[in-house]
Amino acid sequence: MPELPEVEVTRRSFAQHIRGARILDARAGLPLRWPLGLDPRQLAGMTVQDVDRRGKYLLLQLDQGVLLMHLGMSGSLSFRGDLPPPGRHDHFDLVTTQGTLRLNDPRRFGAVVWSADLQTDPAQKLLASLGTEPLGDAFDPAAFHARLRTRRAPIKQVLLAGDVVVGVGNIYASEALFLAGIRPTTRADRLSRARADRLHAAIREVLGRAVERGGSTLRNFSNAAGESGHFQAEASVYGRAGQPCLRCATPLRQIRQGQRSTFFCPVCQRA
DNA sequence: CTATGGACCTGAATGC
DNA sequence: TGCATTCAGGTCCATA
Repeated sequence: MPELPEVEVTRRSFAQHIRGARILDARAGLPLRWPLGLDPRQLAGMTVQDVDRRGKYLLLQLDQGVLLMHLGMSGSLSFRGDLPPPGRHDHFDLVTTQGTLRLNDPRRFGAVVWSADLQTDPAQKLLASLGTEPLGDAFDPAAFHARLRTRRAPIKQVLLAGDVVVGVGNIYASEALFLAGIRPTTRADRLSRARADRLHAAIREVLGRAVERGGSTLRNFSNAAGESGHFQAEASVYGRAGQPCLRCATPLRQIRQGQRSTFFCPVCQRA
């Protein structure tokens, strides 16, 4: 479900509602990717000051530390006043004076981690090697190209790795490369400055548009208020193997890169 | 240091 | 119908 646009859309859907809330209680279900780092009950009494995002992490800024949340592959958040009892895949509840934030995550690749201080804690490691924010001012074509020139792996895998630029997941990587006219298997260090520029623009375009549209919905993405997004109808190549390219009608191809599916047009993305 | 494959976990879809 | 296999939007870790 969640690449950067889905995480950002989720953030926007509940940030203003939870801001300023006092935590009344918290409850953890089955283990997630990492331990919470404290007894959930100890969160009671803390205040949620703001909700930020770094890459695909949400950062709930508390008056005592920060709560990092990651949605993994299958996670989603809901925020509402009255909540039914936790279901089979509800693995974290944050009960506040303004509503309850609930993480549902069937595969449990997601995480909720409390850190007293991101500067010094072990949790800092999670954010330490993240790349540039693609929608921010710091995402600069020249610097992007310079970073790509140090990598010999296929460009698709470099995008997914997240240490050059964050937030580009498996769907949007294929979409951005299609938009830029770049073959996903091309070595990152072989991209000219001009082609790196096109990719830079394509990444911003694809992610920015998805945020505006409310996140993708290849399966069932919905924000924390339960509203679903519309990106599915807009995928140009992802999930369309064998179907005609929207630009040239050539049948789209699907390949495997690092055990992930990649989709591209063999004509529009020649190199 | 970089690159690659395996690991984590559940559920849906597909194949025989 | 039943059972096995494959695949799924992420990313850390061990190994080469």
